Amino acid sequence: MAHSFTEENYLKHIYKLSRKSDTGVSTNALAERLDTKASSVTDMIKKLAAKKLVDYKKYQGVTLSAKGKKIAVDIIRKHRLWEVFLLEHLGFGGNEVHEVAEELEHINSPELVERLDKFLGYPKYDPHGGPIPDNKGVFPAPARVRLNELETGKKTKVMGIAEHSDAFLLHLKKLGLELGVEFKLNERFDFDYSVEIELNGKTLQLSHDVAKNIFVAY
Amino acid sequence: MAHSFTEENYLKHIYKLSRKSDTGVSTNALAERLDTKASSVTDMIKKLAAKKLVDYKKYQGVTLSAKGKKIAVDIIRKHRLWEVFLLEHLGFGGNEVHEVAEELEHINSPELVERLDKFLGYPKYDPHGGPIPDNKGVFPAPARVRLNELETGKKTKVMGIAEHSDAFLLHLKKLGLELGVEFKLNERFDFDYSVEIELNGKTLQLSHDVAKNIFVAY
DNA sequence: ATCTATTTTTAGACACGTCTAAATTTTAGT
DNA sequence: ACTAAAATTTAGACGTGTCTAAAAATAGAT
Repeated sequence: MAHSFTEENYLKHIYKLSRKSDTGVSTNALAERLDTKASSVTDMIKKLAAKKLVDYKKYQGVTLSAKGKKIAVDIIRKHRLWEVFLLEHLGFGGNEVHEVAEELEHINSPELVERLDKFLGYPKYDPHGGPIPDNKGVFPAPARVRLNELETGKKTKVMGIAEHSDAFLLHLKKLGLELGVEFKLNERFDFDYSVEIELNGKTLQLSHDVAKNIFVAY
Repeated sequence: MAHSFTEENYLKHIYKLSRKSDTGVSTNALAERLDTKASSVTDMIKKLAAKKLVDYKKYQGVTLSAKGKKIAVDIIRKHRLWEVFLLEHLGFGGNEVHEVAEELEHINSPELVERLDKFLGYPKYDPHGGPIPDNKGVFPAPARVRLNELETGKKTKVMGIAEHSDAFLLHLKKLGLELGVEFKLNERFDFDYSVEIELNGKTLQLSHDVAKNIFVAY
């Protein structure tokens, strides 16, 4: 029931990579993500396969087994819960959080996770907009959408962001579009897909690039 | 600057054992604490000595170097801060906390520790009464004493406990002597060193055994 | 269909932390 | 001081996770 940090990291990254590609995850892709060598990845995958955490056929890439997926999803749950804690309760800034959560996600105590979840108020999304699976591994139904896809005329709220560069974060801060802020979507302009919103009485124009990287409630 | 969990555990336990013995820590004592074999301890100590974290001469036991002590004290700081968090904010019960803190103490992020310390209100003692060193490694001056050593007639407050068995914890709970509770020390009886206290209008008798395991403010 | 470039796997090695079994040193008893 | 018992260290080995260098398999271009 206890897995090493390394194993958990492999499973997590296999999970994330397989989300984007729908085919088996390639040795090289995994090696790059894990900042290691392809040969090391092959070795490790064989060990994970022996433990039935992944399905693996030589040269065919790797996929998570049901068991492996459960572990990966649990790591993601823990990562995102810790991010909520770090950002909302310890006052960390947007980007410093990641590497700390990267360590905390491997703390092995179901009791701790449940209590933390409760302490945080059972959040459904982390501050970056990432959905937080429950303790059964079920992801929340997305009650959110990218701002460029929202129906015009609606009042809404910033639920998360899809782009985490410092520049973008700073831009949002300047606009006053921080996490949890409420506003109204007035209009979408078809010629450039930019949008107009109303926030605290002020009217703002947002480019398509900005709008599509903001998650909002619907 | 980054040390393995194992190294940190060795340093922590060498620190704790050397507190009690004032001589070098013996290989066997360390092996028992770390639930490992004496030969493994010898191997590890040689590695720690090579890194200048401990002073070691064959058959002479081991002592922490200044460098090693700094690390050990920092681990203790982190352990106790996390215990405060787990008990006061996550609602953990007295004894479940230890093994979780045992993991959390190895999370490596000075930023996290500082923010956690602030979040907790810069506590000086953990809920068991253990003093929490500051970020320079300095322990707080003990503004507390065992109840059997307190001057009679004084009003005081439960600051911590020195004995962590379930039985003792339960007993204290029944008496209403939980952490932070205020009361007055009426008298100490010389023939058996028991004490009488006044708590919420009620008068209670505590045996010497109980009194000496309660830390109180003075 | 073949040849080349890329990807992946194997072989052999190494650092970390551990173990068992045997050898050595220290300690205590007489 | 001598010797038996206890503590400690050495020697050799193993599992985990990594590496380099070389071999094998796949994919792509012609």
